[in-house]
Amino acid sequence: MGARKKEALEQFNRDNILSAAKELFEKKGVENTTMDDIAKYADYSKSTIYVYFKSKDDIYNCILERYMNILACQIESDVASEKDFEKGYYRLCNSLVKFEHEYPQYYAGLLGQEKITNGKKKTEIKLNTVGEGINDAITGLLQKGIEKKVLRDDIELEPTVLYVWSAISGIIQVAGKKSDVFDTTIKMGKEEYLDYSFKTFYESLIRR
Amino acid sequence: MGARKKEALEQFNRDNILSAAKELFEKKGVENTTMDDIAKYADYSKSTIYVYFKSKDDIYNCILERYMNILACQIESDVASEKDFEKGYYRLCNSLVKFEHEYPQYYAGLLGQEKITNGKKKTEIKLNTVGEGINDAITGLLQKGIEKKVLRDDIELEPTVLYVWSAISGIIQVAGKKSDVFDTTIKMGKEEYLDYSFKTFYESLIRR
DNA sequence: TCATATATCGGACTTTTAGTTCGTTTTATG
DNA sequence: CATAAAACGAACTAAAAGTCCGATATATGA
Repeated sequence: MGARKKEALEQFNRDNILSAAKELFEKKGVENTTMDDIAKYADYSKSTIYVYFKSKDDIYNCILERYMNILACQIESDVASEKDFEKGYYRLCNSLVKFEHEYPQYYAGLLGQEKITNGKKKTEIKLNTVGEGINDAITGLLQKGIEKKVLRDDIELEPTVLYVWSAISGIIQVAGKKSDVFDTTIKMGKEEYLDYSFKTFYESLIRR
Repeated sequence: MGARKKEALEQFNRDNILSAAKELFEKKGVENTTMDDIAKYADYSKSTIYVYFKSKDDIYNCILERYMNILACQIESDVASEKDFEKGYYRLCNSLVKFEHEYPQYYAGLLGQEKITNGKKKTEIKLNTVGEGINDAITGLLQKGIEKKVLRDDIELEPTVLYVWSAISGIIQVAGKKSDVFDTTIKMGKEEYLDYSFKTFYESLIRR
């Protein structure tokens, strides 16, 4: 087989396996999906699965990486295209909210929250590259705010990138887990709460 | 055996097992600690372990609950005893930082971040009670800020409790995981970064 | 002291699942 | 058609959670 076709076929197989695994993970949960399940659903023998991936963790990480890419692209395009700092900020927030809403299972992975080793076999998570895309987008956003003198004078670029990222992520994460408090303890819905939080948090950044 | 003594003995055994498990979890990681390990180290037979705890998850959750209690007490006493809002705020932050530093493995559990089910056996996490202690402490803190007119007028108590908790937790969480960026990308150490973040975040709350 | 109940022991057993091995079969292609 | 690579499949190993049950130790009350 020609090297070109061979490679394309390999990629096709990898993708096939990944999307089968993705479906199962989403339907039954990662822990409750066995390698045999994946093999059967993807329609390969288990041996073949192990030709393409070296462990279940490997499969999971590949899926995670893919989602991270989706998010990074989303954020990069959404945020970079916006000239206005305030609008860019809310776009960033909304991209993250949307992502958490669509792929709640993968959201934890974002915060570097994932166990790197799952027991026996370590699998390097090389999400750094993707994380850098997001990092760049936030950096760009903040730079606009600095140029336009929207940000406070004592805001320093580098630490603030991490600060914004981690605070917003934390807010969304907890809101996702505490669905019970909305409309009861907190007399507003989740959406409204998130808007309120982002608006309040915005105040920590801007000149007044 | 008298009911009183019997109960005390049972409690003693439970505690023994828990503290053995805790040591092992901290030394080798939860995933790499087997029930046989725990039994051997705690010096009970495996059958007896299963008399006192119904699963490994159960053991883990009991330990988690204990740590949550420690944190809740710490926060309650630290924060409640402080009259000044600003000082109380920084005490809250520092309690959390200290906790993350001492028990990084259990920090994730705080954010309601923990998988409730670990596969087959579900184990109810009843951390709500503990979480409420923390909740009350933050509520009390914010109320001081409202009374003293330190907080902005448009701050609403209930959503802000969750907002403060989740943002601070997120900041600490990410800082704990991204130790590589400090002193390099971000030209400050972790401590300094955290101070900077808490100070910046404080600005989102107060009247100016 | 003896009888009895209860706690604990210990080790074999079951089950589940990740990951491996290897001989066989299929398939592409020269 | 011959051959090499890819995929199969089924049996296997290993590790760990959790179960069972008969044996043993221990406390207590008559």
